[in-house]
Amino acid sequence: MEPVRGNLDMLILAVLADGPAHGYAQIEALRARSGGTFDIAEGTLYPALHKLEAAKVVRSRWEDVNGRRRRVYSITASGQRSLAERHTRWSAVRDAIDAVMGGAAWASAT
Amino acid sequence: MEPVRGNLDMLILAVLADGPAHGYAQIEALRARSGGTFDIAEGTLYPALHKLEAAKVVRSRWEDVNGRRRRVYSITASGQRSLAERHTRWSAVRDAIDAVMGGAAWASAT
DNA sequence: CGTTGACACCTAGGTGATCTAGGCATAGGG
DNA sequence: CCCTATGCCTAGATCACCTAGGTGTCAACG
Repeated sequence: MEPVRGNLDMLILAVLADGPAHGYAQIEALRARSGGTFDIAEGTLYPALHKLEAAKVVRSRWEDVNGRRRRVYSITASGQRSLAERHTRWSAVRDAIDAVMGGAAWASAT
Repeated sequence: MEPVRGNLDMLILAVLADGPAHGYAQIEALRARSGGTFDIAEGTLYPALHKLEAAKVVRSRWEDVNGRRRRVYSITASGQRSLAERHTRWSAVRDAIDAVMGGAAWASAT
């Protein structure tokens, strides 16, 4: 329900760091892990996955389950490194935002 | 140096919640409060301020200081409410992202 | 007096990320 | 047979932000 604000790639990589998954499963994993906060549209996820694959941070293979085909993605070694970097940057941004917000007088109005 | 990822409006409102300020001062305040993480370009800030003023969450008046004109912005009552809402939403997104990231096995690699 | 740097405001146009709104295909239940 | 869930996909719009310029004042320097 909430937009991911530029963190989608990192979130996908984080899910895949726990094991390979296909698109639908990733959407469900993100919904579950975020406590329902993130509900990624398919039209958002798939282009992101294609971009990540082009960047070689994820890899995909086709699977056949009961005649239904699935594209299963897994994270690469460089994807692991990319994830660590993105997490570091996210932490910095998060802390900086909290620092700006924390300094505000308005909070006392609560 | 880091992009604000959809939180610029909230950050501006947080700065103004501590008192009126003109554009340049807001940029400096954001740089200082974020420990140098955020260095907003003028071309980013001014359009944002105009949008916030159109939405009536901030108000502006012109000031003259030694022949130099400044546009000083202050937060409105509805801006205060908007800030509180944005902060609530930010907290939810931040916590959801941290929840997704925290569940990942990769973190142990550190 | 000309120029440079700090201050201070502004806009147009581009880019990148995400969302909207569709389409395609299979399997299973009613 | 149709509808729903599963599953993948793309084109185009939208929004936020950045780039790259522009204007003008004042003070200091040569």
